[in-house]
Amino acid sequence: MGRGKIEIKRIENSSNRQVTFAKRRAGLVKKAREIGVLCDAEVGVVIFSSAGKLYDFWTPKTTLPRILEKYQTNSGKILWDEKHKSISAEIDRVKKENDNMQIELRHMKGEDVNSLQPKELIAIEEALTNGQTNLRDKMMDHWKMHRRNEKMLEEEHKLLALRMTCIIFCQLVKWSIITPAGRPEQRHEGDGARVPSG
Amino acid sequence: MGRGKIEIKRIENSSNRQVTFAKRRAGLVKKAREIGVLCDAEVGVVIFSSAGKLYDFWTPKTTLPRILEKYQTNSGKILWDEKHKSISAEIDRVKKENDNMQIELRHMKGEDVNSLQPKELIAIEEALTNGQTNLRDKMMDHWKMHRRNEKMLEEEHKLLALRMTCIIFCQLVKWSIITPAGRPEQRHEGDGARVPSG
DNA sequence: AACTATTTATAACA
DNA sequence: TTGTTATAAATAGTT
Repeated sequence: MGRGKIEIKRIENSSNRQVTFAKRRAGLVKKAREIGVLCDAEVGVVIFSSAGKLYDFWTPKTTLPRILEKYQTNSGKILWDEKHKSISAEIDRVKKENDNMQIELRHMKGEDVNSLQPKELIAIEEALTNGQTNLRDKMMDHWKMHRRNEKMLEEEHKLLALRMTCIIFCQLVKWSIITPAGRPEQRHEGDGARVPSG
Repeated sequence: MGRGKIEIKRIENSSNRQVTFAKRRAGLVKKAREIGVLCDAEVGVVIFSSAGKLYDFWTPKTTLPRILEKYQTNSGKILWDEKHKSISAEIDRVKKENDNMQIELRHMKGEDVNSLQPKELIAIEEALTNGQTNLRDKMMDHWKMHRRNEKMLEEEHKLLALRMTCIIFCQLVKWSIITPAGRPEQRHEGDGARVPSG
């Protein structure tokens, strides 16, 4: 379609080639736009000149990511794989870290420990004890700093001591290391010991 | 270019639209191939029919990933953004979860608790106590199941009781609730109390 | 950048 | 559908 017929092969004359490129590029984009409108299609055209310059056209509302998304699901080609892999690896890593911490947390709450070995149980118990010791120290510091009222501090101490005593007492009874006064050592499973009232 | 001029707007007649789509699609691809050959350009055309079917054309040696790579570097548009966003969001979510657990774990180890409010401190302390109680119960169950030797069990109990007694004693001394025998109550900051030897 | 002779694409028709 | 053809549109070579 022009003054003469041309063979479809590389145009050797550089300036001719550039002119033809510009004309045909415009034509191609126009056709792409038209088929998009006429036939209600989504169209994308990407053109790189031999100099490496980019020209593109997308039917309205068509973002490249959207077309690629469709392209992927339609063509089955796995475009994203490369990028995806590294990102997925990071997710997996973080998730694994997550799981481990979750397990550790559950262990520290005394859950899911049935399958653990005695050594592991002891380690956890020690961690808890350390935590408690540290925490109680810090709590003390905290209170010391923020409450100057010595009397109140004294009372808190006593309350804590009382609470602790109760906890210890219960524990010792539970473990049958001591028995509540007047009660013979006769425990059954699930038979929770109680601090004697009064 | 046909028997009559047409307006560029959606062809309402469905079968006409389909025919036009097929013809123009072929034309578009032909033109794309031609500009590719004539002008030594890299060209890609992606077309989705209104029914969602994919048709595409790429100049030889042009893989889609290659064009995308070029597209990305040339246009500066962040192609991966869409995909990226959702994945990044998941990473963020998991990382945040991670951080929270890490904080909780550190708290349960008595670390980084200086900035916490008394209420929070108490909550953590309770969690620790619960964990310890649960854990010790489970440990007891464990041992009961796996060690039939009552004597050994007894010894373990005694060891545990001894250990606990030490812990408690230290704690009580630290908190100045009791004082080691023969030592007046006179503590300074950081002056760790010790269980009297022997 | 315009022009225009010609080729090419395609709308309507068969 | 698929093929044909009159006509519109694109464009090669020219100015």
